[in-house]
Amino acid sequence: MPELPEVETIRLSLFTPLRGKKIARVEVRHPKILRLDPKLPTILKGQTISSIDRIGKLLILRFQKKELALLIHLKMTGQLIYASGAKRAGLPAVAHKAKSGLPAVAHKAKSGLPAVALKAKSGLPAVAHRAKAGGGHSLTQADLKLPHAHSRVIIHFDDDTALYLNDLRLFAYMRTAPTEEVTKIVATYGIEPLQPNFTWPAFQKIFAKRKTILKAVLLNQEVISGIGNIYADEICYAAGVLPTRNVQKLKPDEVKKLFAACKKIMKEAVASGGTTFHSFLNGDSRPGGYRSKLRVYGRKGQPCKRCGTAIEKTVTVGRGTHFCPNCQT
DNA sequence: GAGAGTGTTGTAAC
DNA sequence: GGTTACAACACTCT
Repeated sequence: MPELPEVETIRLSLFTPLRGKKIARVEVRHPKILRLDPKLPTILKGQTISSIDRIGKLLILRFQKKELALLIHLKMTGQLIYASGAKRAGLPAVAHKAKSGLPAVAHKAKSGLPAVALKAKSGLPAVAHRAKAGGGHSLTQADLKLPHAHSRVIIHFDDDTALYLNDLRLFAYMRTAPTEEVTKIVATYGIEPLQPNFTWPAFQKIFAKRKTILKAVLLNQEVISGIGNIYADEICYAAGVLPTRNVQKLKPDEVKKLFAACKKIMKEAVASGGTTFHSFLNGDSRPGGYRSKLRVYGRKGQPCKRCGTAIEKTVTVGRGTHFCPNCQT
């Protein structure tokens, strides 16, 4: 699930390779991804990318034609992968990455996630599925053959490289927007933990006027942008506060701990390249390294790393919510 | 084979 | 205006 650290990792990994790239054509393999902008292929053809920005979980590609921007939201299972012709031909692109000392995807699929039966649908690439719950799929070398069954939109560049938008569940979207609209969209996002606008007075103000529970506030993108379900649980754990608490009943020192935890957790996660839980890959096809550092998310029944108490899970605002009943109050 | 679960966001309902 | 509930979706596990 791409949250701020994952989207930022993608942005950083794509920034250099995509800069200056000229779009030759856009291949639409599933029109639903362009539901907000069916004319996108025509608009983008011939455009040259100048930079990549991000607000919260939304990627913003900018072009030499300054009045145009491309918005990409990966929602839950979206991936954005840049690949050269060699990788698209199905050559073992992983091999050279393993040599470089970076976490190879094939290795992760073998050891980190229990991949089970290979499911080979006729005409579709084999995809290994996780043994436990969740809808997402684990990462195998089959996923690296591009395009694959879930490659929905492919932006082809004039140098035989391409940017793949893969999405299992079709929630992701890609659309163009004039820059003045982008400015309005950016303005709807709340303060962001890694940006200068994330100040103590601004944070305090949020908690002074809200009446809902803590987790709902942390997940509200118009209030604080970039935090999703995984990091909301991790932030609450780091601050020692239960995510189910009503924000009006939080003590000043607890709000202060939450403020510090937001910055600390997001900074750590970005430094680790995000979290690969089900399907996240950065723009260079590598998984994130934060999963092993998670303290509560996905650890139901396992001992708390601080006190040994079993981590519990409940449902809050419709989301799975993990916490330590002893360390968090 | 049916139903629950997985989570982001826009929208409708309260 | 603020908050809550749910649909959208694909796929696996129970």
